[in-house]
Amino acid sequence: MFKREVSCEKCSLRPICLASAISPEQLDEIDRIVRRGRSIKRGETLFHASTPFESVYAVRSGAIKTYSLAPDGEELVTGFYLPGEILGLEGISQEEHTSTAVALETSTVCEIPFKRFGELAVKIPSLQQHFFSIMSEEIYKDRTLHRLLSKRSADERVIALLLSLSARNRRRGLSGNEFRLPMSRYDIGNYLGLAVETVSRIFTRLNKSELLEVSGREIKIPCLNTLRQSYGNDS
Amino acid sequence: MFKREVSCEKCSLRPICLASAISPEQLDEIDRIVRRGRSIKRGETLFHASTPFESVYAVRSGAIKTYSLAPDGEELVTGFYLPGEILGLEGISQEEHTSTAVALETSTVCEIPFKRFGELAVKIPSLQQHFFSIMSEEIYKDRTLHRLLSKRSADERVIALLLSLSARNRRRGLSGNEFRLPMSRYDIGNYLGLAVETVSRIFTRLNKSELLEVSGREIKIPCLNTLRQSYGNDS
DNA sequence: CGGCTGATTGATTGTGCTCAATCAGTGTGG
DNA sequence: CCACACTGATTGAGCACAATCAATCAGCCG
Repeated sequence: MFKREVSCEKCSLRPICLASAISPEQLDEIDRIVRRGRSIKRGETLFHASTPFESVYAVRSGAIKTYSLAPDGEELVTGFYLPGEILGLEGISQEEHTSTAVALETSTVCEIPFKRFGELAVKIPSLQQHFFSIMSEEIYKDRTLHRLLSKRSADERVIALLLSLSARNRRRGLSGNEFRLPMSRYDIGNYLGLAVETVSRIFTRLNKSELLEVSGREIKIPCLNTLRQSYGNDS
Repeated sequence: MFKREVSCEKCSLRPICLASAISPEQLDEIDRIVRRGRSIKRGETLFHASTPFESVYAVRSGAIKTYSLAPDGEELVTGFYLPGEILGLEGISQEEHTSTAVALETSTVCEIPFKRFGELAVKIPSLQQHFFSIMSEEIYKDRTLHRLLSKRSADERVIALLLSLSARNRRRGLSGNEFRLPMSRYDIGNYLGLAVETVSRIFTRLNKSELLEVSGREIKIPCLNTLRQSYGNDS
């Protein structure tokens, strides 16, 4: 029961993934090093913290979360990764994975062996440049999260996450107004520095307002602009 | 009154800066593209947010802070950069600087024009690899900050910053037990998501305890291990 | 001296956490 | 098939940590 493996060239996610901005003749050089079609069931682990860093991964379908554990075992959800997004970048400098990645739902990923990728990137300057850009983007997003955690109220944090997920859905050609959250309330709270109860209360409050329709993990945003405007004012 | 310009080859910071792990014959290739010895006085700007991204910078002496402004003008201090550290990385993906960098004290920096750097990195694989590593390190540090802001108390945040500054001083061969804070209470609070008053109170409390001797910006840590242990318990 | 900025200290308030109970949904086993 | 257990989500009550508001203080410079 193997999943049909789709080359980068034919992959619908190419425009937003690693292989964007690469000329056709160089595409199959990438295609040769990428290991495709690995499938992970909900709850299964893609890589573990403290194991040797060998590869970064691109999400092909599904959703992945990464988390790290403090010495005392306290969990911190460090990111959610959707199709077309790259994870594992923070392991490069430490030469081992510094977070653990688990599937939030049944997912498939493409593995990019990092040593071979580096060898290819020196041959394809635009690929190197694009990878610099992907890493820079991750840093940039971290700055946004920094602001969210430092300056924004609990309501604003939740709304910002919803808007982010919405935008990322739209980027992949899906609805930005209606989607299903791949992660639990616990994960949301942990990621945003909030207690689960707080997240839950915010969802019920938003549901009572006109801003959002929430039912479990199903989200419906009647008007994106209204929601955007509510961010920064009171809920 | 020009400052003596020191090549990467002869720079005392080389082991911890961009040019570490580069072979001697390749060193002067880097030396040729780096623009050295730019001096910035306290309060002056190195680069502005929303200006075209051209270069990243290495701190040669002094200290730099970066900050970004929300649409409403609210400031967020996003980082402190000490000698040997690279700043400006988060601008690569946006093709413009997304933060503003100002000198906290009189500083000198080395400018690394990024286009030329990329051209060099494809010729020197170990340089490419090292730059991947530097960017990854930045992401990794952002994860640490994420945990700090999400999970740690005000006291722990301040202690963590002090320990970080201490470690970075030691890395450059300076004292990790006695140093001067280059940034104001305001900057510390802003960076750590705390009010100035809270930071001030924590310093006075730490001063009364045996953990720290604080006098204005002068810091003395009698015992690093004791301070490390206090992190995670009560203050 | 007076004015300014940065730091400190005090008093009060409020947001979001903790503790606790309940509920809904799902799967398990007798 | 239903009782039970288990997990995830929700709701409530009370509290605590850090923010806010406000005043004072120290150092510096014109």
